[in-house]
Amino acid sequence: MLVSLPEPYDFALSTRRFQASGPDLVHAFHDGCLYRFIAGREVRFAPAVGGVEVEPFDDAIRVGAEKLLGAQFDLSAFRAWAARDRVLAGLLPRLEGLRPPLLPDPFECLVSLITAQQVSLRSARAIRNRLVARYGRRGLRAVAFPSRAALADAHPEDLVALGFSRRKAEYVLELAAAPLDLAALGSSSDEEVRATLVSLRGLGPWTAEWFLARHLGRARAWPAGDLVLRKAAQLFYRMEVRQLGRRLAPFQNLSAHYLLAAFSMP
DNA sequence: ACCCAGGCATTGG
DNA sequence: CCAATGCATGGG
Repeated sequence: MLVSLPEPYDFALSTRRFQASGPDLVHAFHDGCLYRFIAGREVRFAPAVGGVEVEPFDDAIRVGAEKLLGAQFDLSAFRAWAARDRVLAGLLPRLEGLRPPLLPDPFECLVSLITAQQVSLRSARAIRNRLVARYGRRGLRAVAFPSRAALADAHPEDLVALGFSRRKAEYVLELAAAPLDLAALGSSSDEEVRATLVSLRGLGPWTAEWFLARHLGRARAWPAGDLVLRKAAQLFYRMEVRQLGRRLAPFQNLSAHYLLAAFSMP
């Protein structure tokens, strides 16, 4: 089934993130296609004319696939707005067709963010891959990120053995066991989502903001605490990151993705 | 053997 | 209330 995406759309550019810090067991690439689990099934994403061919396909997969492809973003509105910003206008030609991908699974998103706190993305990726290899379900090409239930019987020491700090191991297992409906956060306001997440141990402002940006795709999400975003703000705008965030309203999220993509461009 | 890397909770003043 | 500290791995 074809998921239609307006032109311009560059599949390789948009999915580059998943390969940036080394191989990712959750996102497998083969013959120009991306494979990952959605709603319990391994799905193939093949770039096609007018969008992306998604197989297999059903209603549950449609929701996750559209998330993964960032279909909810209104890129033409963003481009029209960004054309009036000197800096973004200069960066856009190199990033033509970039449609930032979202992570369709909230638990996966949060755990991935916990692994990425403070350490380099390469370290984070290595540790996360070990978690996935140990507790995930293996498919033909990709591995499903472990469900909360799959971690129910794990002990902190088990995760420490995979390279987690003792603290992070506790955060992940506490989150897995928390009496909290992560899917329900989708119908909460940005501020409610922040308050809920930050009330859990191990989830701070940076994590909550990236969750808003990378899972919920909220337009105004702006991870001001992010080390690389701070560097990008300074490099491209000579501005402090929070001040820049106010200037980039109401497109903070897309702006952040584009600035980071430009910052880490070859 | 260092030092830094897309934070956070805890502790001590 | 703010500053200092520990955390564990991968790469330079």
